[in-house]
Amino acid sequence: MIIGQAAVAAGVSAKRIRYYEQIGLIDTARRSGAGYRVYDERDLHSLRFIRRARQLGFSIPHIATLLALWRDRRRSSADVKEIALAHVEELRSKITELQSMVDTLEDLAAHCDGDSRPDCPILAELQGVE
Amino acid sequence: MIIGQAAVAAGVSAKRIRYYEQIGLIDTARRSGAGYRVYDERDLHSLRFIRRARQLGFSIPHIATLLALWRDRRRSSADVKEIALAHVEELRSKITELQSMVDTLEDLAAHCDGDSRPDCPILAELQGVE
DNA sequence: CCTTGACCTTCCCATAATAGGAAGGTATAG
DNA sequence: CTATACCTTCCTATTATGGGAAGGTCAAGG
Repeated sequence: MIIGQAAVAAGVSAKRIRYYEQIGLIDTARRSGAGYRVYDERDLHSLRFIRRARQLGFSIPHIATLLALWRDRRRSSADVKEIALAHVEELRSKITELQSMVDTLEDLAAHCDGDSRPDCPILAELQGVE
Repeated sequence: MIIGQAAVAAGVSAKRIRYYEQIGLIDTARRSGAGYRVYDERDLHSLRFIRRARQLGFSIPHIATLLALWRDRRRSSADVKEIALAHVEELRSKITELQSMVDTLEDLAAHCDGDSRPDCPILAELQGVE
């Protein structure tokens, strides 16, 4: 199985697969006679694992750790849980930040007439009218 | 007032001010005899405007538009409101995305013992056990 | 007057995780 | 044999900065 097929099967782009190899997230693929990268089912499992972890917002360094734990039969689930919960905290703090932006903007927009006149509390706020 | 003072007064780094000038978000500053960038109160107003807009999560292209509207006495508040509400939608969709990650992870973590044994629903999910 | 330190300047590199594209080799179907 | 659909490597761009080097400037103190 060469990279294009692996990409379709794993649900990631060929570009990404090469990138993951380049940064060391996955092992360097062995090559066919023509120099094409060759993949097997095991590789697909890893790629799918990575794809799902990315969908959950894990950074690549975190995924590297998760992959290592996944492959370690003697891992403790506590280690995995700790990473997951730390990540949840990061996500939550990002959400809080975004939510406060939304709250501020909605409040300002609610007081903005939104008509053809220039008066606008949104611009007033940005301007720093306290 | 030279760049370091303007930076302190406006609450942004000198690096950022140079960057904003470089990309055309602010006008090119006039220079002192020694080639130092010189700023006045008007410039500080713009820089503070930009800082506040960034804090509300607006992208630099959006801020360019907002600055133009701010300076246009004949603007309509509807234009400003439209940009703000479009931005709110972007933020909301980002929040939804992050929240769904949190929900999934919390659910998985809740079923993970977090002890010294290897069994872990979090890894099981990433592995694709349905 | 000279030094020192705190500024300033420009220029280049790095970040995170890709996408896009060029130039050139390969495999396969007709 | 050729077309086309792949593959390869390498370089560029994205977003909004931060860091740092090399070198010029300015004000204060000795």
